[in-house]
Amino acid sequence: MQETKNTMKPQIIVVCGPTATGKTRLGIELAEQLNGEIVSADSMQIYRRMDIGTAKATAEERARVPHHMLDVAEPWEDYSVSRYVQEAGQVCDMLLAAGKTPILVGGTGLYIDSLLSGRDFAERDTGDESLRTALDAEYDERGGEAMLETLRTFDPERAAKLHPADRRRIVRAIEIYRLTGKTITAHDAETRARPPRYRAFTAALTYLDRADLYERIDSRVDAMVAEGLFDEVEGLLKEGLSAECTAMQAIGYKEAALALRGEMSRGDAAELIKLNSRRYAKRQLTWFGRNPSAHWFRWDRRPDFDAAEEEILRLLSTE
RNA sequence: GGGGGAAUUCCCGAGUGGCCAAAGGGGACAGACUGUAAAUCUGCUGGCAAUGCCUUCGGUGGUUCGAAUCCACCUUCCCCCA
Repeated sequence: MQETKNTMKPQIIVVCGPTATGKTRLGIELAEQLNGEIVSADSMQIYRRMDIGTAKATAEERARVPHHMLDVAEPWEDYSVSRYVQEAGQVCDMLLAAGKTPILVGGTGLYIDSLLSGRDFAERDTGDESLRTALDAEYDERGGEAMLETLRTFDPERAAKLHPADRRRIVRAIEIYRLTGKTITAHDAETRARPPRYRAFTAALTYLDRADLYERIDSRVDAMVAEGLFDEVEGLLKEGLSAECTAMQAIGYKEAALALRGEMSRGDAAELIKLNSRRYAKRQLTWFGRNPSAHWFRWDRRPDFDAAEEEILRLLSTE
């Protein structure tokens, strides 16, 4: 009896939610309470030298608790979910083996879900982009409707779900089939059927009033600019980082680059960063809102970390 | 003081007598998401007892079977001449 109960205990604590809701701080405090270490789940904090714009944990914060999955790639590398699952999975296994609690902290929903579920991704030779390039060109030539028609011939189920304008997913679906001979639908079903890799307790953070969240985002962007966001981006551009790099798609970076290239004023760039961050936060809310087992903490005007922490510890003890 | 132009639905902005609740874009809102995910994609946006009705295009009053569209006056803003 006691045995069963123990195995049901969550192995991993997740702290997720939209940007600027206090995930970093709550994660660190929980780690200190639970003999844990932080495993970042953020697709942009992965990159080295992208600190200010990604609101990466500071040196002081990292000194309090060990942080993993930060600064693990160069900004010109094309990181991916697949690589994240592999690397972060190793870290989590290592921590669990050492008797530590992995505290998964971040806003990249796909990364979190993929890691927890143990999702494995269809093969793809990362060194060879020729097929994808060809499919992309074909999409340009024939259009989305025609590409969907092609997809329909071997994976009608997937084709029915995709919109003709959704080039990325159409191209990927065809790519997977050409590469593996298996449809993405079949692959999907297989990986979904597997039990999750980790048992997790998920805390999701946001503000009770969306306006407060947006206000918080705006002032954080102002703070980033004051801390030297433009200098940080200028440094990356000097390294030769191009606009095509995944890292340069990060909010804050792409807009700052526009200003640095003289395509808009810094003031306008800052406003655009705020706008894009707010829209991003909305998408994050949609993503995390889909998780029925998440425990939501909605800050009333301002975060109450102590109360949240207390509540989480209480919930953990009864789970 | 004189002359010219403009006022449109949350914003920008089309629309010049009926096919207009009003193009398009933005924002907001909602959603999707299986190797680019801070990415990418979709839907929706006057109200309602809603295959129809009501209110809306600066204001008031006209012309007309019918006006966001034409006329008059008023208000505000912009430009030019003085």
